[in-house]
Amino acid sequence: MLTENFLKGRRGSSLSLEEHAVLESVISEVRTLSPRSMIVRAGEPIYHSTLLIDGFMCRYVDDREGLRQLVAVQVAGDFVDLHAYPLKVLDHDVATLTAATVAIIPHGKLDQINATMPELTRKLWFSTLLDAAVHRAWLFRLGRLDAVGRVAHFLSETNVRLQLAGLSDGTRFALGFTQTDISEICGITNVHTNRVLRQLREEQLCVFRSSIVEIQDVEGLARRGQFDPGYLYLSHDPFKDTAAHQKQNRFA
Amino acid sequence: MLTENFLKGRRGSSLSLEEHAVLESVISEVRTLSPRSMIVRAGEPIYHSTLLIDGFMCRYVDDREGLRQLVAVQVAGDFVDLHAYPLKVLDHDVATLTAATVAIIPHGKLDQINATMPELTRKLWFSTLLDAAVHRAWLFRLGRLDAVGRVAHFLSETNVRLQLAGLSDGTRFALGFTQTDISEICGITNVHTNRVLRQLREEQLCVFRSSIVEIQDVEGLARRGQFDPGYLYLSHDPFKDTAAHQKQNRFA
DNA sequence: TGCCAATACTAACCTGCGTTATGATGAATT
DNA sequence: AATTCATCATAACGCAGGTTAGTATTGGCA
Repeated sequence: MLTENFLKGRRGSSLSLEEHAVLESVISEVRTLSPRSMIVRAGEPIYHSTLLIDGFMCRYVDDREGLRQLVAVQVAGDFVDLHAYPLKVLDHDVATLTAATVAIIPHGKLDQINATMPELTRKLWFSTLLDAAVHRAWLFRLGRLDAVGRVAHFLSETNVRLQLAGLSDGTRFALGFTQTDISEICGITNVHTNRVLRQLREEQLCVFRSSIVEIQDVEGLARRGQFDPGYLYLSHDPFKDTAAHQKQNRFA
Repeated sequence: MLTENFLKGRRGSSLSLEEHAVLESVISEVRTLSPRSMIVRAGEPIYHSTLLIDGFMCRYVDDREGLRQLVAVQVAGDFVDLHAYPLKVLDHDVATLTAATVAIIPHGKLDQINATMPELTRKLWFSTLLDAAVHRAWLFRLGRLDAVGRVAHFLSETNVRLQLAGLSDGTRFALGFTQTDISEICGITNVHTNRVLRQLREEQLCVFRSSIVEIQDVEGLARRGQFDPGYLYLSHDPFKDTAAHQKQNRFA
């Protein structure tokens, strides 16, 4: 089933069998994409959205000199650009990182769902807000963490998200990224990413080598990156309450 | 009219008179909030959302030591926590920065809109995706810009957003923030924010003093912060095509 | 009018990360 | 087997911004 991973394991919003069937029925086409190919360009109107079945995709903004900031990484089960349905035009580019398989859903079909299935519409809406919640976690990462923390946070997040899609066993997963990709996610240079990865290796937290991530100390890595999976809205918290959150409060 | 600024000036999604009337009709209460007060706490279920009528609010995530990263600033006309309607629980805190006036809309009423008014629902959805687009611009800001650029970008964005609400004349607006607020937005220390503001002053780009922002060189400030308002989905681009965007493309 | 707390401002010092450069490794192509 | 190109790795050096430690303003309130 092509839509099987969509919203899987997300608190209170997984799809009913009927909703899955409806989504399957509005898929107009399944495509295979080659690695490093651009799919959507910022500013161009689009009339369909893309459900990622397999592989990795990303969304990004380039600066004036062409230096890139990734604003999202999408994994199997993600509705990559569903937000293009209400927005009509995107504010960023979308591309594949690895080879990928995607299902195409025309916006006209989403109009039908919107007009006739309020509950499914609310779940689609929910899924775009999940992406926004991830954006916020990334803002925290870039704003408050040092380079080691940023990479630790990203790898911890990706581990959990891949677990949902059955692509990580909880400590080990394939991630076909270059060190430069990690740099563009974490807002650091590729030279420094290399230093950071060495440090994570030396601290026995995590090894990332030849496209395999192996986390030796899941909890230690999460601690180093101040990773708290609350923003992923999981049905089952993988950390339970290990990372007891003490927070000061400046406001009354 | 309480909802008059909601989605005002946003490309293709401003509300019809009838839709405005419906939104007005579902407001259960108007409240006045004191400055620096917390409104929603992360993780607690909420049953209504908040439309900001006047003042400034923010959304933020604190780190382990209580250091804060703002993930959004909301101005008059913003539906501060509409995303809580599909999400049910938030992944971050919400608070006022200044004194504020807000309109409360119960989620039960939004259920009715969702069930019976697909077009208005799509616009509400759109407005939450606008927030996500702003998140992405903030990611770009934190990931790719230096401190001066970050502050320049933030002030340029805020200028445009306040113009939409009629609270900036295009160069001058009231912003009741402390330098520490700016720091927590831009991911820098308050000491450095002070240095940055001095530099912006010395470079004749912008003066921020006693809660008034005066932009002396709107285009220069935008350039310094690589600010391109595309992500705000405006009906009328305030910069037209002054900032001609040359971008390299790494991908085919 | 004077007091107090919050905010603004500045300087001196230090460090994490950027920059530049150069080489090693490995995978694809001939 | 040789060539090429992308990726990984490491070292040397510099600087933007953090840290610490103060002083100066400001504004609210008694």
